[in-house]
This record gives sequence, C-alpha cells and structure tokens, in this order.
Amino acid sequence: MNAAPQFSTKERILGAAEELFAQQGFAGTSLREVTRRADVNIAAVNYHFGSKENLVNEVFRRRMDDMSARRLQALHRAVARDPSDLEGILAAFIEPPLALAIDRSGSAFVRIIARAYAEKNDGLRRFLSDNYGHVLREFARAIAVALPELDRDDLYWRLDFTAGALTYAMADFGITQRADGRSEAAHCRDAAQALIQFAAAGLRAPRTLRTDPEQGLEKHA
Amino acid sequence: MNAAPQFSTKERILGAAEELFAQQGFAGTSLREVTRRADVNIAAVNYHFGSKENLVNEVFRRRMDDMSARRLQALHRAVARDPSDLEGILAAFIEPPLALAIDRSGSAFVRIIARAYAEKNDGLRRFLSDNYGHVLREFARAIAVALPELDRDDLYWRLDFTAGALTYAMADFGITQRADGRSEAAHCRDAAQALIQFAAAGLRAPRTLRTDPEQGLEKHA
DNA sequence: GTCTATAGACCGATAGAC
DNA sequence: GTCTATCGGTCTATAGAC
Repeated sequence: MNAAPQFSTKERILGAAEELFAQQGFAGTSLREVTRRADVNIAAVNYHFGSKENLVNEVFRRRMDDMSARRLQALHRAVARDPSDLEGILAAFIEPPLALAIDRSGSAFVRIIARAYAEKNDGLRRFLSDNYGHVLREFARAIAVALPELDRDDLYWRLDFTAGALTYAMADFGITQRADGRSEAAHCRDAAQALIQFAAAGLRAPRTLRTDPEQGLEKHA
Repeated sequence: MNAAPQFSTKERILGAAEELFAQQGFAGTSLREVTRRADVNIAAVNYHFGSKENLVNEVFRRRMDDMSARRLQALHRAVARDPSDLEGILAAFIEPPLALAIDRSGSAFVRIIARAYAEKNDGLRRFLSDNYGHVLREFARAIAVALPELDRDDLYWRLDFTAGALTYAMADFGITQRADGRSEAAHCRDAAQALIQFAAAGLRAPRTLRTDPEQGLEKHA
C-alpha cells in the first residue's frame, strides 16, 4: 500500500498525501500520517513543501496541469472537426478526468477534486480558480458556439450542473454500483457515455422560463 | 453572528456547529470553536451529545427529517396528480432542499450536505444511507413509472447525476453568480427551475449506447 | 537532504465541585 | 445543567546536528 521506494522523497510524499487526502480529507489528514505512509521523516515535508497548505496545492498541480492540457487539447480537436458537435465538446470535458480515474495512480485524485469543492473557504479554491478557471471558461465559449440559441443564464447553470454531476460520478458517490462482471475501466466508460448523453440532452433543453419574482418556492418555518 | 441567547444550550450548540461545519468542514472544526461561538462551556457539548461524531449526526437529523418528509409529501402529491409528470417528481426532489437554502437558518445546512458527500469514509455516510436512503429509492421508483422506456442502468446513472448537480448547485460552487439585482430567494427559484428543466431533458434522453468492453477511453501514462 | 528533539499550541474527553 | 481544571494525546513547524 505504501509508495514504491524507488521514487524520490518528494514524490513519495506527494503520493502518500494524495491517497490520504482522498480518504480522509485535508483537515482530517496530518502530516505525520503522510510521512509515516511515505516512509520519510516528518521534517521532510516542511523541507520540501514549506507548509501543509502548499503541499495540498502541489498535490493538485501535479495532476491538474496534465488533466487541463488533455481537456483543452481534446476540445480544440473536437471544435476543429465540427464546432457544432456538442457531444464532442462534452467528451473533451468529461473523458480526461474519468480516464484518470481508471489509473490506479490517479483514482485517488479524482476523489480529491470532489473534496476540494466541499472545502469552500480555503486558499485552495482560490488556487484552483486562479490556475484552472480559464479551462472552464473556454468550454463555456465553445458550447455557446455549438448552441447559439442557448440562453446565457441557462448555459452557465447547465455547465455548473454538468460539472456537479461529473464531480459526483467521479467520486463514485450515489447509488450506481459497478456490476460484478464489469471492469473498473468499463465502469468509467459507462459513466462517461451516460453523462455525455445526459448533459447533451440537458443542454439542448428548451429555455428555462423564469418565474415571477413574487411567487415561487414556498419559504418555510 | 452568534446564535440568539433565547435558545437552549443544546439548540445553540447545534446552530453554531451547523454554521462552522458548513464553513470549515467536520474535521476542520473543533468543539472548542463550536462552544465559543455558541457561548456555552466546552463541557456542555459532551454532556448533551456525548461525542463529536454524535453531534455531527444530530446536526443532520435536525434538518434531514423535515426535508425528507417534505420531499416525500411533495412526491406523493405529484404522483397522485399525474404519475407521468416527470417535472413534478423532479420538483418534489429539488425544491425542498433549495427552499431550505433560502432560509437564513437553513442556508448553512445545504452546504453541509455537500461536505457530507465529500467525507467519504465516515460513519456519517452510513448514518445518512441508513436513515435517508429510502427517500432516494422511492424517487427512483416513481421515475421508473413516469418513464417506463428508460433503461434501468440509465435511470440510476441519471438520478446520480441529478443529485450531483443539485448538491453542487446548493453549495453554490461553480461559476453561476447571483445577479446583483436578484434576491437570494429568486436565485434559488432560478436554480430549481433551471435544474428541473435540465434534469428532465437529461432523463428523457435516448438510451445510452454502451461501448464494446475492448475499446473506449484511452488509458494514459 | 535527512535526521533528532522539541517548542508551543490545540485537541477531545472527563472528573468532580456547585 | 453548568462550571473549572486537567489528563493524555495530537498537531504544525522549526532549530540544529550530521
């Protein structure tokens, strides 16, 4: 279960931190646990990363840079092929993170992403928004081109819904369980296919009618 | 910012815990912070709740019982009116939590739900599944009746996606910001309307075609 | 770069007086 | 039911030897 010893101290710390953060969250994981699993001295983490917060950021950077590049590359390929191919755009958004989930080395990371969204007030969220917000904005632009009739508010809402569904599916929450005969890889492909189908239909839905500001949800208690 | 002093010690602890858990997570919040904000003695939390874990459970129970009852009541009303009214079923699922988000007293709680889904390995998840899992199963049954053509796997996937989108929207992650002129209540109604429209279209999408197990997502590195 | 040792603070939980 | 005081343990971070 421990990180392989042929990697550098720094790499071993990153790997151990990724697994533990995925299992227990950031606040719920101590540096002592991390260094114990990585089989390095407790002082090494401060030598290599300076602080726990910076270690968290570096755990993200190691995977996110690659994942964002894969998403944008797939997006540009899909748009060059056919700018109105909504399914192609969605596949570019959805498949790279789910492909990462197949790897043993990346499966912990996708659960970390879900945790990051729940840890709302951290510097981590600013770090993610600053460093990777442009990816989401580029997808929003491509979808606006593919669906020119789509209302701007609906576009943003629905892109958020898609991201939420993806995050949720990646973290394998929920009631859908992998069938016994189906491999992990096949399960992820099923998820990607199902989500592309679901999100494409949702994005193509008729414009949402806004209710009168006076009425609507009943406020209770 | 502190809880009003006319409430009992127990209520004040619950209220303070709810706000802090929403902001900082469960592991990230200490009982000392909770009792400081509630303006009660540190020993009171163990007297009234026994342990931190049990306090977490009670924070949930206080809101979840009511929310689940509202969801099921709305579901039964919608199904009695028209068993094929998918939008009505979805409204029964989506509106009670978003209505809770409007209340000042409940807005922290909806963010806690998102945290609960991210805190994967706790007893909390078992607690939620044991106590409230039947609600989700009842919605699955109603949707299966409303959409008899819908494939069983697709139903479960798409219900998960809807729950993920709802969780994400409630916690106001994502890029959709409330417009300056729009009230919090109107914003929540917008979210509910947009999500019902999105999820209904997604659920009505054609059956997802499963790929051949041999091909699919490229496994990388 | 890696170690030991420790500072300085905070944690959850409890005992026991009132 | 509420308080003070405290136990035994944890934590992040750092100083300084090697």
